[in-house]
Amino acid sequence: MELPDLKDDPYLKVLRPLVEAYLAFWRIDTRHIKSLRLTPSQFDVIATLGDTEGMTCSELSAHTLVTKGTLTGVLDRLVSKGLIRRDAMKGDRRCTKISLTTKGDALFRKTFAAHLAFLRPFFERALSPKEIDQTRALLLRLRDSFQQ
Amino acid sequence: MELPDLKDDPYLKVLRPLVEAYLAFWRIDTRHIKSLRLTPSQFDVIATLGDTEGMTCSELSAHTLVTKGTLTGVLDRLVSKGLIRRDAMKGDRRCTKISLTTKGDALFRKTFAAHLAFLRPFFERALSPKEIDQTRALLLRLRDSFQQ
DNA sequence: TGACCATTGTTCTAATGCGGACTATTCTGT
DNA sequence: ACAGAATAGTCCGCATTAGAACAATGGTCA
Repeated sequence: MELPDLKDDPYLKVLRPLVEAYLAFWRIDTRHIKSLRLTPSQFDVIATLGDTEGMTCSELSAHTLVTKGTLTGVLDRLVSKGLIRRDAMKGDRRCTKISLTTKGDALFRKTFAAHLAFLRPFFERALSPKEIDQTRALLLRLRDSFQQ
Repeated sequence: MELPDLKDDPYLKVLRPLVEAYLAFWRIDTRHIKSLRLTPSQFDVIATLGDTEGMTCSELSAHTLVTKGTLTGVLDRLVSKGLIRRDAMKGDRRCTKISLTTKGDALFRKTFAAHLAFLRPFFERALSPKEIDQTRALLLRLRDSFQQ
């Protein structure tokens, strides 16, 4: 992403910090996920599927950051790892029901909470509880503006 | 990226807004860049190279979000579009000097300011000048925590 | 019922993206 | 000077990524 240095502009000077904060987070997040032998997309799918009865590809795509077209390949690799299962959906032969296998569920239970516990200190170190609330509110306003 | 909903946890509840705010920004940013017939990486390189005498691949990689290995391909495509040039570096035969061609510089001048002007209102609409400063400070603290 | 439209999952293409291996070159310490 | 370490750019394998096109299926309305 382009990172013009625009200290002058009172509005754009939050652009760089937004990108840098997200990327710093992303790198830590991804590094930890890779230590689990998963890619970020694969972890995303596992985490989304956890504690559910399964969902269709469309639902999965909507609840994760994985595009419909990309999802096919991600699911292929998760099936070959034995972590998820594709079943026919009764009532609508267009749909496929994606759900965790026993092995996938075990992985979810083992890694999901651990991953969050891993991330927690990074936030805790940076911000006080009051600042967390502030940051959350400000970020949501930014998000809404860009989603207008 | 996984987006666990953790309203309970006082610290992690900023995770989702951070990801969502960045992604909302990213989608708008990317959409506008694509209307210029460039990919985000290509725009990143052009914007970084603008108003400079050129730089080596390593420097480019450090100043952009493009990895060294990826850069080769990105530069190849920019060369074939006639936007950049690869020249031998005198003094160190390992290095290559990457710089904008006349055509590349023209594109930079035409699109860079326009792109920033396009993004500006999204920030301006969301936050007051005082809030911009707050957000910037909070985001930088988060960034530093994750970079530690 | 039947034409028409929407949805579902897959496939395809172009371009990243990362990490590691590799060659060529330069630097460093002795 | 010379072996070894470090650096520069390229190339490769694997996995995305967006978006468009596609066939199969389901829903709608005259």
